[in-house]
Amino acid sequence: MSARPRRADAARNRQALLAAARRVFERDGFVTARITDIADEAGLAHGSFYSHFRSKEDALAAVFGEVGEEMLHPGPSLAGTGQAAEEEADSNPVAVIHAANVAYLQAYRRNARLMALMEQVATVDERFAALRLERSDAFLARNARAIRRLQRAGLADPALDPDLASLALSTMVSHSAYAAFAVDRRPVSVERLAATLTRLWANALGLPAGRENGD
Amino acid sequence: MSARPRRADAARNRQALLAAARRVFERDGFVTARITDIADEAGLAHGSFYSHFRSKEDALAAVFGEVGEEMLHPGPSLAGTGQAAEEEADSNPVAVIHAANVAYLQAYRRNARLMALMEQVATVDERFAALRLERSDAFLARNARAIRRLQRAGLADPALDPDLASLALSTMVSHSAYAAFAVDRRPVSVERLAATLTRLWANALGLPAGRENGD
Amino acid sequence: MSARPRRADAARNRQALLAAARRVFERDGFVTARITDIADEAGLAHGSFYSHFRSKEDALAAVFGEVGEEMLHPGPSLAGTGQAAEEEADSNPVAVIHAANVAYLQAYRRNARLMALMEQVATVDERFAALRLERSDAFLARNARAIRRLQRAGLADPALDPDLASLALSTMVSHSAYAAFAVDRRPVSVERLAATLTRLWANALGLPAGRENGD
Amino acid sequence: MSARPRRADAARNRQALLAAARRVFERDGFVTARITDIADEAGLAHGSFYSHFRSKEDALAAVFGEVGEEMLHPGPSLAGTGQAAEEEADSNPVAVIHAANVAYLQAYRRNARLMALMEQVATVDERFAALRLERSDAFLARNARAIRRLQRAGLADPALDPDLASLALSTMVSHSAYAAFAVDRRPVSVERLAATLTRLWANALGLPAGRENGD
DNA sequence: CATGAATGAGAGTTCATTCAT
DNA sequence: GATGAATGAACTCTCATTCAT
Repeated sequence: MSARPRRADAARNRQALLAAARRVFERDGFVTARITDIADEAGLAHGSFYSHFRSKEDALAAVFGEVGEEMLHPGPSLAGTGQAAEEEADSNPVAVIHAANVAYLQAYRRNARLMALMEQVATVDERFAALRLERSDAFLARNARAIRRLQRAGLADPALDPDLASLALSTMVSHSAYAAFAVDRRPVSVERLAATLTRLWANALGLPAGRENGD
Repeated sequence: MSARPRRADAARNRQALLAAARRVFERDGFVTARITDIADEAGLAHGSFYSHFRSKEDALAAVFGEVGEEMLHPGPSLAGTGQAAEEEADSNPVAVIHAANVAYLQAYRRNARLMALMEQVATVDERFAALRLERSDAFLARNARAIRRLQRAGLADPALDPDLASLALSTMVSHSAYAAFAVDRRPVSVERLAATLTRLWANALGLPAGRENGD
Repeated sequence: MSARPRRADAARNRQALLAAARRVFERDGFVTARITDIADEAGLAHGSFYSHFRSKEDALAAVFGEVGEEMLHPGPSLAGTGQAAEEEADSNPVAVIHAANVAYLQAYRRNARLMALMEQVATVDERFAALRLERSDAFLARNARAIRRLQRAGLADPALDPDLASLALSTMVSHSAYAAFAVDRRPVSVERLAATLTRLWANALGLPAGRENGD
Repeated sequence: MSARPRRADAARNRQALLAAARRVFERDGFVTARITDIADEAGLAHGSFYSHFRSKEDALAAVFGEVGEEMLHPGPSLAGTGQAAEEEADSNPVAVIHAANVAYLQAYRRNARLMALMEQVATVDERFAALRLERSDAFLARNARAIRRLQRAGLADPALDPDLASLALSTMVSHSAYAAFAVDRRPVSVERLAATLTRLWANALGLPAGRENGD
């Protein structure tokens, strides 16, 4: 009943909807966001939304999926995977931590509102709550292993409970990022925040370089 | 039609609604919660809700108001107010931190779901976003002052940015509490968590007792 | 937001909705009928429909419920319940059949479109299919018992299968009524139709009076 | 993009759609059936449906058209057409009735769900209501003529109204078939049902052979 | 002819809020 | 103050139909 292109580029429209969905979700939050607004923003009829997504939840999952692994961590990864990464982490832990913090904060800044959205939506939808929990558990376990190894190597304060320390420190980074970037209004430089977090982390674990060599 | 209470129970009904509102908000989240459910839970007709509250937001504000100051912190208060408190904090900072952590975690556990609710609702409603920001700013500033004083006293790592350290460490405690108590499924003891957090905090600031004397 | 009576008479409104629902269902059929039309017809906002009925199905069930037992038979009841009724049926079966037919046709005429609706809706909704089947099974069994008794008394053609005869004859009456009254356009008098049906039934069963004494 | 059939298979596709339409209509009913499902079932894109049918109604009409005359009767034909048929009917009416019943029931069993569909759709769409009425009127008139002739020949009960008897008896057969084959759950043998119906019919009309010679 | 993305009217349903009793 | 029926805006989702490719 109108004269817009029909076939045009279906993939382009899907992309447009995805981008629009992200914008609207970030702006309005999940519950408040309306399908109509997403379609409008993409320049499509609202019925067309359903040509590409089964539901609002589905669209949000697609948005999260696009951002990918990078963003669903509860904090920076203290240790990569593989033998080489572990050796690197042992020989120069502070540098590894710092690199991880910088990478994490940069990614967070790009996706800050999306991260907040995940928090919000996990409260409301079981599916996302489960997703978040699953990823964050795996992640915290990895950091806990790294801390345990540093303790065994005599590099980290042996009095710390590795699991709780992992939780606390990972959380420190991620929620500082949240406070700084998602609640905005506080324009903090990534560098200064990373430097502080790295030093706090190193100090907290009692890593040798922590005192002499900040960042 | 029947003998029903008139004036006397108005206050009682308000209390019942308030308690019901808290229960329902905690259970269902703000957006999902329905006025009807709150009224039902209070044993009143849903029209009566509006005799006591102007709107759903209003009821939530009242719930938050009831919990009061204790719960709107972004973390434990490193320093109380007043001269005596400051001296105490300087002479035995780790003990002060530990006491603050324990108090905070206990309070958090009582109000965990409410705290999460604040996060959620701040995303959706400007009014609560502002409230939270205001309180948390004041709070972080206080902790930043405490850190600065410890640095001047030669007790804390001078390389740390006091404001960012305040943010990061306060956040570490509060969000650990959130992960532990609100996301539940992780039944952590307050004592062990407090011990870990205190040690991390002491280490992170480089407080002298941190290394030798855990908690 | 308007100035209509609020409390007025809730029961009256429920009645109004029920009557409107019946009218709209009869006019438009179940699937085509719109909640809005029902509410409009009742002079209420469409939201008010849900103050009284949970769903469209629920409203239809209420309509059927109001009509009650009388109308959900697949045909006239050859035998009432109780000893006296059975004796009466044996001593003067044709008179009993005739009375049943007249009663049934009169009731059918009042509810003809509703009966057709039941047919229609049973195709679409399991719940109503089950309801109809249940009632009709019980009913056919009763008539089959009556036929069997007449056969044992030497009054009815012993060559007939009582169950199939019950099905066929009951069906004959009910569907004749349907054709005559629901498909309308054929203004048949209840009396003449009843006379014909009774005679056919009596003849079909081979009841003695069948040949001599029509109605 | 790929090598696809062009012209040759147009007719094949139409057939596929027709068969699919019948299957889907029988399974889901007219109102519930979706164009998409029909196309899917035919292995075509749903847009292609409109290359062959103007609308859903149109497709249903085509389905009915395919089944043809055989199935749109309201009951078995007591008398064929032509002089020879009429004589046969007069000399051995019970045999004719029985043959008609058997033929009808067999055809009905093949098309049971379609017959039910006609009932359903006649409620919803004027066009089909008219079609059904037209065919059924012609048919009932034919049976009424046959009954009248039997009466004049002194073979059938003269007290019966031929038109109403035609309606009632035709209806008895067709609706018994409906109850037995379309509402299913009652696996009745065609033979036993036909025998019962023939005997009832013969008895009802008072045909001489009716009492002595069942089937 | 086949395709299937785009369209958009329209349905059922929910729920915060009002207000007559 | 308490009640709860009435309201109606708003939302998500469906699906017959169109039409560019």
